[in-house]
Amino acid sequence: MLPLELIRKDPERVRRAAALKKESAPIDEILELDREWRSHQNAAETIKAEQNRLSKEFAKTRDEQLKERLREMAEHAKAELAEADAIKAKLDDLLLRVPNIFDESVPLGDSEADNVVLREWGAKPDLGFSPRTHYDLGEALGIMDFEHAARVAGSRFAFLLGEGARLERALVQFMLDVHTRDHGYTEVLPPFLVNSASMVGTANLPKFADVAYRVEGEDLWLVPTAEVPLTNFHRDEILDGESLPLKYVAYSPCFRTEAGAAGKDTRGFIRLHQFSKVELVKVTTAETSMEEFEKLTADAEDILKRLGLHYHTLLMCTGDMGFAQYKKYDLEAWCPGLDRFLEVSSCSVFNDFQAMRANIRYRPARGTPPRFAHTINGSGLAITRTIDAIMETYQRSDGTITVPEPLRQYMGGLEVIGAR
RNA sequence: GGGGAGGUGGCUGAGUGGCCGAAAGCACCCGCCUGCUAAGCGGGUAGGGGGUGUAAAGCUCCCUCGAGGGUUCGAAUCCCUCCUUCCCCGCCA
Repeated sequence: MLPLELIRKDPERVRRAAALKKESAPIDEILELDREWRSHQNAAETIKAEQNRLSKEFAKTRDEQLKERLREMAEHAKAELAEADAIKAKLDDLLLRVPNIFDESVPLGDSEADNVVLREWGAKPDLGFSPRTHYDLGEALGIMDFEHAARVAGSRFAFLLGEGARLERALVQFMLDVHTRDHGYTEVLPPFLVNSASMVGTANLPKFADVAYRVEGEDLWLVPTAEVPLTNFHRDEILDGESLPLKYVAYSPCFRTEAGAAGKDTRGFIRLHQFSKVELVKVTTAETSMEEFEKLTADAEDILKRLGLHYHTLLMCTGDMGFAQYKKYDLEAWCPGLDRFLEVSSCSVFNDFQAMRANIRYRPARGTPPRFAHTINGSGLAITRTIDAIMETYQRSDGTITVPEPLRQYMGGLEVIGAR
């Protein structure tokens, strides 16, 4: 969330940022509640101060009249405080619904049409034949199965079978190995269910409750991304400034209702209620966050390069970047069969927006007051869609698929999927 | 699931109704002392919020001893609920 001070001092800036992000922000209501809250808070504190003072006097005098007066004061203070607390609760809830501001370098725009292509790597492969889609290939090879998944779970689920399942496992291993060995991240296996406080910390709540799955009767949510457990790992902590940046990488399944995406990407292994992802998270300082953000994006891009997948990097515009992000890049991999780019990674820097919600702070040096950390995250990469890009890019005219070289060691030396 | 014991500052740990936001030790910081180091001596070191202040500093008040409620003039301390950690038993991958 944003500091109340910022909203008090520069409400226009916050209003403008929200408008450009196409989000609503109840600024006027917040300012009004802030005034009311401080007024009641002040009243309560004034009474309390007097009460504390007189209470000490009572301890000496044991004056019955004074005792009666103190009883009244206590009641009065309690009433004022209750009022203040009720207002503050409303205020806090509204604050959680105010979107983040954004970086100067973010282009202004309404939709994905206004995103900027920052760079492009590789080229569309010339296969020499008409490319097929991953689902076409996958079903023909018997490594991807949507029919049985629909029976077992419903639409937007899939089974991977045989070499398909093994390809997914290989990708997870490969990505985790590269990020830990070559990029310096610490591997984590997080809980796949998290509580509400964690969901609030990363800004998945309260605004996006409808896209996450909740366990009935419990304060638990299925993780929509490993970002939630990773970032919240340090919730309510004051970190040692020397230890920053902290770098974590985790594999997890991700669960999303895809509410609002009805009819979109219904075909194929693209937009599922459950998909696999390797996620990168950094916790760092205000001074280094933008630089660490660029590095994290490069770490994600490195995976695509090693796999030899043609991709481009988009700088997301204000209207397409999201509620919590301060700046965001999307990595999109080319899928020849689908004849389009697919988003395989989204890398974001949040400034202190998440850290304020999750109360993650650090002490820059001994004896200095704590400051809110900056958080960064990005997919490195979404496994599911990476499989699509690999299948479509490395398909051969007979419908088999060449295994990219770096993955072969994770697949027992297998060179071609579907070879007989 | 049943029974028992705990959750206090960066850490260890004392504190069972006011003198306690909190002893002591450790760690750390500043200073003194000292060929150097160590030891020793003196001082300092929790977080959040409100008010004041152009701001920093400072001053001042309020809150916080796992969380929330209650009793009381007054709660770290008494009562209730919840969370959580550890131990024993049962069950179980």
